Amino acid sequence: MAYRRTDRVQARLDAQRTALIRAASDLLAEDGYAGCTIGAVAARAGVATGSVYTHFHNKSALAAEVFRTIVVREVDAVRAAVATGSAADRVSAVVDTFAGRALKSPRRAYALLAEPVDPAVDALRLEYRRAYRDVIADAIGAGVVAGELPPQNAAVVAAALVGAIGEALVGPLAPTAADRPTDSETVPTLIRFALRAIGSTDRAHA
Amino acid sequence: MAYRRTDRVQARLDAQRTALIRAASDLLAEDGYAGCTIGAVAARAGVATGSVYTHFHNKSALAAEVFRTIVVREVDAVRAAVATGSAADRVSAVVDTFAGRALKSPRRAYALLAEPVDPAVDALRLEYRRAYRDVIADAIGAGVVAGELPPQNAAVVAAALVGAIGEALVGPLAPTAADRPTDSETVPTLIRFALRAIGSTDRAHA
DNA sequence: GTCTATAGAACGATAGAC
DNA sequence: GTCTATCGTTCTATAGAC
Repeated sequence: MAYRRTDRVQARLDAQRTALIRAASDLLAEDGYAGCTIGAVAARAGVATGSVYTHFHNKSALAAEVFRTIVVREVDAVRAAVATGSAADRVSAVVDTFAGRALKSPRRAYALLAEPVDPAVDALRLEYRRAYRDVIADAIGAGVVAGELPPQNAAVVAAALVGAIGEALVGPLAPTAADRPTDSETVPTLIRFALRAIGSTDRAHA
Repeated sequence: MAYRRTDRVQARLDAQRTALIRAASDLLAEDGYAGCTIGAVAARAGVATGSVYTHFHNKSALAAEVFRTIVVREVDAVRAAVATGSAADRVSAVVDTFAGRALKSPRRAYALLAEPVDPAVDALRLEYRRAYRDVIADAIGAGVVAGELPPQNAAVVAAALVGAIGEALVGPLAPTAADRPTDSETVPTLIRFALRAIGSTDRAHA
């Protein structure tokens, strides 16, 4: 037995991997995927550039892993926010949570949502948009059953809302100032949009 | 003067370029960008693979040019459909035209809308979604001015509608049957969604 | 004769099969 | 994990335009 990976070594490798993802996540908040070069990520994590390839096959795999790590948290946050209340409450909470979190780290949100990057990231975007859709579809379906909302195809409407929220935020999040309308009314507008779209008559949110 | 590119030669080159884009567009309808290999495009256009590089720097440039060529037509079709009528008419026409055309060539529409491909194509997606947004924002703005719609931020709402339509169609267009709900109610659902979302009270479309 | 465009093979990289 | 098929890209020889 020439070399056995001890717990101690394994722990250091795990820590290194975590540090790399953390470093990439930080860079994402500063310059988006454009700033996430392998060299920059390695430097910030305090490891050699070549060591990155111990943990990730290539840049694409790193980009995908960072995306997944962050977006899983985001989906969970939205899932938690949507857990209770009337259908109107729950759908407003989705918009508010998603948009609020995005606007707190606009460059990162833009990177996750829209920045042209890599087909692997595109594929994950499709995957996680389905996850958001399912969360919203639940809320709408429950609202229909409870009689708070008119009958409707919850899956289609939920998908439409996911697209609506995402696309409406692309402008305000855009890294180039020219595309950014600096619109403080975006979130309220989106909430009104969403509630109307699902046929909510709940006046508490108007 | 040893060799000067004559009109005759230029015409043949132009025809070849057109044939390549046409071939790629056809392949897009069959297998999406996955089927658009340089070799396949060249073969269908009846030219050698190497000759593709006379017209396009690389595969990415070809993919982008094909995208642009098709989507310009699509935007024009939507622009024409949205030209007249009440705000409700115009917004329903957008949904109907966009979705109707997409569903006639689902594989191609999926390729243009969502297939993970290449950052260059992603960038064009962003660009043309803005074009759609502006077309819709016009209709909404006019509706507000005419008093047919409640006051609202037309740009944000239009962007949301673009995202909603696109995302709601990703499912029905998906090339993998498992993701496809075969939902004949998608378009009517989307029209209702859009009209409610903009606050239309026009009952002609309900 | 000189220059260009084309065909087709060659090369290096990558991904999928086994 | 290795092997193979395939893809994007480049290179070279030929055919054709001037």
